[in-house]
Amino acid sequence: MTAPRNSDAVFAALSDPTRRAVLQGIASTGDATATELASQLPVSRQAVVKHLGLLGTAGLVTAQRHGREVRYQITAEPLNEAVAWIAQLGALWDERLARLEKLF
Amino acid sequence: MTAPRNSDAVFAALSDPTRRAVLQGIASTGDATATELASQLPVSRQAVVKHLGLLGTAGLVTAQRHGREVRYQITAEPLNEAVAWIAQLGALWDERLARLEKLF
DNA sequence: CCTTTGTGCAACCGTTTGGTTGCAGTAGCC
DNA sequence: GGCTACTGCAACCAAACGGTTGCACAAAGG
Repeated sequence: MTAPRNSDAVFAALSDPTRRAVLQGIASTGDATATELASQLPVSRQAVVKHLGLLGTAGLVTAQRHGREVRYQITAEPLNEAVAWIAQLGALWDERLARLEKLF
Repeated sequence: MTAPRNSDAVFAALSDPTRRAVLQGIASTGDATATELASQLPVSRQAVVKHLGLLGTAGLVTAQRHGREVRYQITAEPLNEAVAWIAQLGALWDERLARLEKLF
């Protein structure tokens, strides 16, 4: 259901170091708010908010409002798409390698 | 040996769709030249060359000169770093999940 | 009620990025 | 030698990106 061709978004989301740090921050705590994450990173809260937005549209993170704060959690599934893409590339490549070796 | 902290470069390299297409192009043929790849993609040869340069510094691709043409091949190992990073994130997350579930 | 604390929105800015075009250089081939 | 085909280098451009600052708004707490 969710999305067919968003491995684009996933790779794009993972491409930024700060964004990966944000993900790790959330993962290590279970959940976190933008302000918490920002205090733990060398960037402003607003920057973190933007990153969280991106991570959200990539489906890697979900927001949940508790009173006046918004806690973010990780959704791991989309990561599978990225890994799947890499695996597929590896498969293609290995197949080629195997075919080459058969010639000798 | 090769590299310790270049998972940054790997993720950056994978973040562009055209670049992933280039990788797939090489993988499916075993090896290819920039001109070949460009003819198969909606961008100019120069654009492909740039991408190949990036992929090269990320260690994902190696060049080999044969006379007047340069053929590119894939080096798959750096991909492991990316997958490892993702796996580590998944591990962190799962650990948290498990710890949470223990509370109930 | 008023202060505090945390979020949301928007404008703005410098740098990077993906891409192009143009031209020079070099290896093959007739 | 001279044409052809492929690579290499450089300048240039528009758009996207990561980040900041400033301010308005909403929920807790005294």
